This record gives sequence, C-alpha cells and structure tokens, in this order.
Amino acid sequence: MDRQVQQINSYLVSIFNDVLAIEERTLQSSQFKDVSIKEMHTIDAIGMYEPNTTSEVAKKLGVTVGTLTVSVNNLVRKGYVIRVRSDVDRRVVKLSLTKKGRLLYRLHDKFHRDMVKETITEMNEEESAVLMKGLISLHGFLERTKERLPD
Amino acid sequence: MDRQVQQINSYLVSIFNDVLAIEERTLQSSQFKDVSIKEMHTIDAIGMYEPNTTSEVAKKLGVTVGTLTVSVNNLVRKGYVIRVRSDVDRRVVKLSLTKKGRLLYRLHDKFHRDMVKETITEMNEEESAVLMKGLISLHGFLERTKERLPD
DNA sequence: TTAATTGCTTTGATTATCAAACTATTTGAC
DNA sequence: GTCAAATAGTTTGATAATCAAAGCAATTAA
Repeated sequence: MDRQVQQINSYLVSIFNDVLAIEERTLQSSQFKDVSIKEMHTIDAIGMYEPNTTSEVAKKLGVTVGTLTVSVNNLVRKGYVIRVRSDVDRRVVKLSLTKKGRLLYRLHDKFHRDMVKETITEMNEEESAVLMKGLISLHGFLERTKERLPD
Repeated sequence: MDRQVQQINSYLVSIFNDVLAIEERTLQSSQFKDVSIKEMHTIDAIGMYEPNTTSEVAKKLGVTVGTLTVSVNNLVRKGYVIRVRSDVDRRVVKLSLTKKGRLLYRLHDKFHRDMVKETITEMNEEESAVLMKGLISLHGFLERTKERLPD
C-alpha cells in the first residue's frame, strides 16, 4: 500500500505542476501575453455570469480584499475587467468581464474541459464513475482537514 | 458527459486550492512559520537524498536559475538549506537540506501521504486501481500537451 | 592559449501578497 | 434624526516571487 500511496501522491503533484505550467505557457503564446496565471485565475473567479462583489471574489480566491483590489486595478487597466458601483449599496463594487475578458475566460475554460474530456474518453462509464468517487473522497478529506485547522 | 466533465473539473480545481491552502495554514501554525508555501516546495524539490544542482532543482520547479538562487539565499539564511560547491566542477553548486530542513521535509511528506492514504482507505483494491488509472491518463494527456507547446 | 560555453549570481523591474490605515456608506442605538 | 459602529473597498508600505539580462568564474574546444 505504501508504494501505491507514494505513486498516487507523485502523480497528483506532477499533474498539479503540469496544469500550472501548461496554463502559463498557453497564455504566453496566445494573444493574451499580458495576463499572468494568477490574473487568469482572478478572471476565472470573476466569471462570465452574474457579477460578483470584490469581497466574494477575494474569498473565492483565498486572498485579502486589498490584494484583489490591486490585481483588479491592473486587470481594469489592461481592459479585461470592469468595476461598477452598486446602486443599491454605494459601498459595494460589482466586478465583471469585458468582451476581451470573456473571450479569455472561454479559452481557459476550454483548456480545462479538454483536459478532463481527453482523460475520461479513455475510460468507460464505470471507470469514470470510480475516478469521480476517488476525487470526491479526496475532496472530502481535504474539506474535513481544513475544518480542523485554525484560521 | 458534459455535466460530468464540468464536475470532475471543478473537483480538481477545488482539490488543488484546498491542498495549497491547507499546506499554507499547516506551515503557519507549526514551528516553521518563516517558510512560505513556495519555499516549502523548493525544500521538497531539493529533497532528502542525493544532493541536486541548482539547475536541476530549478528545472524540477519550473523556474529560472536566477529565481532559484534568490530563493536559496533566503533558505540558507533561515537555516534550511546548505550550498556546497562541487569539487569536480567548481562552477556547480550542490544543494542539500540541513537537519532542520530534513525535519520539515518529512513533515510535509507525511501530510501528502496521509492525504492520499485517507482517500484510498475508503476504497477497495479495484477502485484504487481505477483511480490510479485515471490519474495516469490525466498525467499522460498533460505530458503530451506540454510536448506540443512552444517553450 | 585564447574563445566559446556553461553554471551560477546579481540586478532592475513587475506582480503578488499582507496588515494596517484610510474613505465612504450604511446600519443601529438612542 | 443624529451620531457611533460596522461594513465594503482602496491605498500604502513592506516583503516575496518572478523574469530577463548582464556579469562572473570555471571549463571545454579550437
């Protein structure tokens, strides 16, 4: 079992690193060279659909609102994001994507979908269900672990 | 299928974020508060066993040698890493861990092993084999994708 | 023996990050 | 209704992470 644990672990680490490296290089060789991988994830967290507030996006990304404000300043300057003050509560800022931002969002989303698709097309129904089960189990463990930790 | 792709994808993203967040918080509430998560991964890449050169570790981490030099400067100052010039080729620097560095390495390694162990103990032999197969497949796709990309 | 190459370090610039101080707005207590 | 407290976001100052490019020292090749 220890051998298997070791092996699963190193696959996970390697997958993790590969995904980041590929995302980074894909961006750098696209028309969106001015976007870093962190900025890409910020764009992803802002999302295409209902506008999110600064606080909501910061929480989703696990950074402080100050950090997000700085990052959004850059993304606004580069033309990917727009800020709109809420009319209901003038303290609140709603973030959403520009046309260019939405284009990049879809590009990134497609990479993720292709990645998973290519993986599960090599599997039958039953196997992909087991993969899902494994991921759910891993996810459950991590959520429980997070609970137990101090903030 | 698209529903499933979406779901697997969001589990993967969530797992990645959780692992990072947990590693970060575990470090901050341990005796190793002066080590960031990036530094932790550098320590992990240097490893416990044969000493690695600066170039080798930089490649493993996917950063430039310049970046690694800076990071190693800090880790040496904090007492986790030692630099030894090779006697065979005086240009080469071998990196290895101090006693404190090895202690931290083992702590981090244990977190990773526990994470995987807890996941696969909920599965039978066959299921964990399928999980492994899924990971191998995903890994294969990523390696092929990396090949196709420009550097 | 010099020129080119290699391995690493340093430097300057940019981004990412946090905590803390700050501003503007809303809510709550009276 | 007014003022204090709370809330949402921004700014600032400090530090880490990162790269590309320039620089240095050692090795290899011509």
